[in-house]
Amino acid sequence: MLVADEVGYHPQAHAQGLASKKTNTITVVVPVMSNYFFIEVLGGIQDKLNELNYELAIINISPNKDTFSQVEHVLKRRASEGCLFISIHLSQQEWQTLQRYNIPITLIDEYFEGFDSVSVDNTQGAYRATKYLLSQGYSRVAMLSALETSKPIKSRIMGFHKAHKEAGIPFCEELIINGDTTYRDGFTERSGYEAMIKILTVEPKIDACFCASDVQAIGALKAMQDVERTIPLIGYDDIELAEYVGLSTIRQPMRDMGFFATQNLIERFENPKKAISQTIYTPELILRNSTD
Amino acid sequence: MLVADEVGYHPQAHAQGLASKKTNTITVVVPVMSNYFFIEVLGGIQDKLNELNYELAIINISPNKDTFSQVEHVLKRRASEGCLFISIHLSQQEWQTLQRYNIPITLIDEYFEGFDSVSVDNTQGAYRATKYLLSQGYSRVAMLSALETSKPIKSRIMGFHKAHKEAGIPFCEELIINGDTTYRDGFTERSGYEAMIKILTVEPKIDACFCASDVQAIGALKAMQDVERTIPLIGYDDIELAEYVGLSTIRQPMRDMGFFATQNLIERFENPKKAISQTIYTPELILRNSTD
DNA sequence: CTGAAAGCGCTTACAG
DNA sequence: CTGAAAGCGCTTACAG
Repeated sequence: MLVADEVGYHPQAHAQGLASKKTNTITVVVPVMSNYFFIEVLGGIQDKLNELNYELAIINISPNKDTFSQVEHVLKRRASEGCLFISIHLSQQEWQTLQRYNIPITLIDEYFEGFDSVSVDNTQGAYRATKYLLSQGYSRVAMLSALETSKPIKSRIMGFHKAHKEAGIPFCEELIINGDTTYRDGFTERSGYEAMIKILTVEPKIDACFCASDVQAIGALKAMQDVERTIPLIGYDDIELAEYVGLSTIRQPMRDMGFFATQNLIERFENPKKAISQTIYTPELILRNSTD
Repeated sequence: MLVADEVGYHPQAHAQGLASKKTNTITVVVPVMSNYFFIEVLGGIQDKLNELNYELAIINISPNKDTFSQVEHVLKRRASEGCLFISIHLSQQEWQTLQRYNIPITLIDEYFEGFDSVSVDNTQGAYRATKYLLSQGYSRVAMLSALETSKPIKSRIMGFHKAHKEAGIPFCEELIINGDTTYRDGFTERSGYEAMIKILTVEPKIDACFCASDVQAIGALKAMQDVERTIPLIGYDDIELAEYVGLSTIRQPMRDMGFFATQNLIERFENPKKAISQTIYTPELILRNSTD
């Protein structure tokens, strides 16, 4: 290998792959690419991969076609040693089907007992944010939600409920508000902006807000400025910018998740019989200006 | 192919690749992944690729090893039909060497006459921003720079100079200021924050500022708040968030660039003898709150 | 038009 | 320990 490099000879990837039955490639499967969560997780994956000698393939699942069949296609092609699935949500049954391919897989932001997984407790995150707001004396706390069929959103709504129930504060469905939910499942600045405008004008009785993502929260911040009314606001993710715009938020250790998931996958390559591990991070409440 | 899909048979990628000498894969080569410019460009690439039937491989050039040899390695492996190089800067000579591999390549954010390229006029962008500030009557305009060996930075510094010369305003080197330049070449919120603190404290005679990126500008905005002194500020990129934090900036059509570069590459697959095209976008000045 | 054979560029197990 | 042969799973050019 070293000599080859100097002389100028280089094995062709496909020939090598076919003959050796090793590809030296890890495939990352992801629903949408330009998304902060994905970017940060990917950063962590890269951090780990740079130490090793694997190549990275990224497969972007198209929203127009069936997710399961696209995912299955990736496994069938057998172009990589193993896969990292980021925010891919399938049914119990579908995951079971994928197990048959016998390819090492680590799930990120999803849970299934048959694969290694790394996730964050979404219910807990929303619970903490909501509880904090409620404990500060705000009784009409809105949740600025996103696509409701999204698994993390479902969990976060549960956490939102839980905090209300625990505090003994009555709660009505109208407190959960969506912006435009078509583009990027609603995890956009625009979606947050629009929803906050609604909250502040149509629904003026609200006195604090929990957002399903930091980008939405940043849109919401702008809305508050434009309408000239400010209410306490907590985001979700803790993207790098959050600190600089003074956004209180729920931190997900995205980079660590990517790093750890990759390490986990590599370990499975080396020891296929290793016990399956489920890692669940607990999100942390970060208080900054937006809740002052 | 269609039938195969239904029946459950699937060709293995490597065998197919070896036999057909076609890989159906496009490789994107990039120096650093978690970077807004890259993410947006990648979004555009995906938009185009989703229409077609290509797979995407992403190669991350490690900053610890020699860029050229890593890039060359990609070509030698012949694992893809063609490459998109994002923000990879090589010498004239090195690009020439790569031509010999006879693999279609489109350059993004770089220029070399032997390959198709899509870039933005960095000198022009910096010139416009600086000129605007100068025209508003500010005579001590600082430039918040990043890694000086970076090619775009060099051009932007030139544009900064040009605007001064044209306005007949004397100019001293100390007006160009760096923050922490080690991590991500200085294109970070932290770097912008630190540099702005310097500007506002150590160097109090400055009355406006042009930033080399929006993320730096967002750091700078925070610094101004913390120090309680505000000066007009223009960023660079126009990332999605910029609109929502009211940041004036120079817009680079990042998504379009990715889309167009991909289209260009595909066209070259179909017609290898096509004349080489150099596309240079002109960046646009977007005025928002930060210059009011 | 159909089907069996050759060959893609490697690795690896095996004969010497 | 060395080197030539077989084989990885496909595609394609070619004989029938």
